[in-house]
Amino acid sequence: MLKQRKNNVEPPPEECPINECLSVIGGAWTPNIIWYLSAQPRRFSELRNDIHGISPKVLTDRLKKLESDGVVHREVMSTSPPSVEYSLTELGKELKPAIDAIVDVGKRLKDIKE
Amino acid sequence: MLKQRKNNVEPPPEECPINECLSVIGGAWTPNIIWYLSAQPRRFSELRNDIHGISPKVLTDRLKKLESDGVVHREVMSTSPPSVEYSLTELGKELKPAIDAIVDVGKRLKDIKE
DNA sequence: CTGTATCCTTGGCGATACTG
DNA sequence: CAGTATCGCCAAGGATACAG
Repeated sequence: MLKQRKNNVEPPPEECPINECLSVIGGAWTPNIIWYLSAQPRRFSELRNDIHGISPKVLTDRLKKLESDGVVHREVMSTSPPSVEYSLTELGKELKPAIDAIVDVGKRLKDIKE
Repeated sequence: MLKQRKNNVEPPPEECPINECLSVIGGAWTPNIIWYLSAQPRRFSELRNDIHGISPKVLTDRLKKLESDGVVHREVMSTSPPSVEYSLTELGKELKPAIDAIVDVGKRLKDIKE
């Protein structure tokens, strides 16, 4: 998403800072990842099972992006077999209200469509 | 956004209904359009000026999509020169809390980045 | 003023196979 | 278990010109 402002297009001067947030939570699958992590820390394969249909490539892509955005923390557990635990950072937890609000209207939109 | 479930991929069985909402507000520019319309009804060219950098094609695309989603109302004013007024429907106004929540964290993310 | 019509580019995502 | 490596598709957007 957000291909706008690609070239030398001047950014809008005074707009709502909504895109900063959507660039974080906007990708396909991304909301689901945050959703599951908000409940509890989870390992890679747990997320893979939780989020039915996501490919490992996309999952790592999203997790790396979220980590670089500072909303997800990645911790390697030195066990055998190795496992990696993902969790939301404090910053990531601040996304919760927005996610909840979106879920809220999402439910209503879904009800209306059916 | 949301290219997932393109082919014969089975949709996730039990997920948060967030995508129903993001498919409405998720496109580039879309949040801004809703943002400006939530303040007051606006005409095509007003939106074009408000949202600096959007092309007329994309603006009409988004408005048509939003209209078909039932969140935006389009009314042709029989004046000379002709003008068209866009406004949020009741359903569209229900998106406001979600937008506000997103704006809220958007501000914080922006502050942190700077 | 309010859009349409074209053409083109891009990057997000899917699928699959492979690795430490 | 937790990823990486490739390859390729294709719809969302950008640029620009034109139309009612």
